[in-house]
Amino acid sequence: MAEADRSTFIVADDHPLFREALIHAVHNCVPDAEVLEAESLATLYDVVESNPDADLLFLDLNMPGVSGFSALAYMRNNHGSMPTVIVSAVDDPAVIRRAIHHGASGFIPKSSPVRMIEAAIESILQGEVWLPENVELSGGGLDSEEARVAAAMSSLTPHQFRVLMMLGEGLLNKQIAYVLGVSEATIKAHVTAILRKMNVTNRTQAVLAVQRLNAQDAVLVE
Amino acid sequence: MAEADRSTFIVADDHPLFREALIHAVHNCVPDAEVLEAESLATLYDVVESNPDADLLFLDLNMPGVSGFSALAYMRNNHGSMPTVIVSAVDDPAVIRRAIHHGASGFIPKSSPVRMIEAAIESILQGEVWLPENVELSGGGLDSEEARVAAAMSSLTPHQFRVLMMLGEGLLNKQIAYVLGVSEATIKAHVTAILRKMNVTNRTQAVLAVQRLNAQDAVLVE
DNA sequence: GCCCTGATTCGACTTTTGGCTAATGGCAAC
DNA sequence: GTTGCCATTAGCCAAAAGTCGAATCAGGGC
Repeated sequence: MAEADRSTFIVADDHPLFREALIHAVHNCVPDAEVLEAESLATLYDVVESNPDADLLFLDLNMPGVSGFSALAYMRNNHGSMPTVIVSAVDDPAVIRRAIHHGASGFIPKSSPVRMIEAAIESILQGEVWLPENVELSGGGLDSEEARVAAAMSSLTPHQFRVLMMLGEGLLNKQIAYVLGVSEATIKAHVTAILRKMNVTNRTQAVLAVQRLNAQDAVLVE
Repeated sequence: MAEADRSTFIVADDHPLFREALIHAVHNCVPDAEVLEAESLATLYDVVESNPDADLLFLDLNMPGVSGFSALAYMRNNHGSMPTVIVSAVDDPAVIRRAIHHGASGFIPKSSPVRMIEAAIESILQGEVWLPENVELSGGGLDSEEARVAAAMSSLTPHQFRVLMMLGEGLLNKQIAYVLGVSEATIKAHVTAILRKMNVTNRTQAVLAVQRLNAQDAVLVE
């Protein structure tokens, strides 16, 4: 579907108005750009999978289905070549730093003025990493525990990742099986694989690990 | 154990240095005060239970065993007459507001200068609610969902609360039984009661509800 | 083509969970 | 004392969770 001669952008954000604003900014930078939208994690999967060659993904850090860095870890693993910019209402420097360490190509606070967003797009399209003013990537990398969890999540297959996200909503295997249209036995197999890769012994622990990864405060991370 | 003629204070914080500083401040305000310490949730249970008439509890919002407002909800329920001051490195006004709405008698940022901490202690001992400068309790109360979860947790018995906290560490019923020195059947009975009170259908959902209550960022709360 | 790897799928089996009943003892309020 | 509520436990049962082994399928390398 993705045409080779047109730039393709994907905007993943659950807020329609902000999506629109972002699309507008993109068109100002690249007039003939094709812009696809995703308002949830589920649609993001589809859009990304059917457009694996998109030039840039704008990803809200706080979408229904995943909060935080889980979706970023997913993109990093399954579509590592697609640059991903985090767009977020949060502007805590620690969060920004973690986003970059998790592989984001940039970070755009939702409070940014339009022309700054456009400048960010230009910059990132040239392969640079864009950060808000006054933010520096000082200090070392991620917390070792956080890096471990992120690495584990990156090793998950797409199906396993989707199952893990649904575990994080407190769904039963049976419910997940129904949503994904497969048998419960299949989901159990996925769960077992997830537990092994994440080095935990039950689903509750897996969910907790994801929650810690996604936390955007100093408390659970620390 | 608590003597009627001496003021008793409890300092619950996992950071020894800060505990010491706090104790020092207390002694400056009330020279003959008896000050008890707790460095974890487990010891806090014991200290509070054996000193139910303490005059004031200093509670770190981020202790090993519980992060966030769970411990506050516990105190509110089981020792409602004991004033509890939240002490925290976080100074987000939203967090402060939520702490007060969850029944705290005050909020002391860890960054406060000593004399301000002493002023806070004086003020709270007089029955007033103490807040950092520049913070107002504007607007309404808690998010309805958050209030619902807090109310549910407040309805838990002490044992049920401890079991819930251990569920939040991903432990099996068998493991919880071993730690608490009771049979697994007892834990199952507690878990069933917890699920009913919290209006969820399985332990993972119960854990998620606690996580949302404890979250100190805008993401999970929103 | 053929082989190999890994993802996905699934059924059979074991363990853990959770609901229900029932019985015991302690403790506090009425 | 009686009436609750809580904590404790057992036993039973159904459902859910988790493990194992195996079949199928797709893609890449030879």
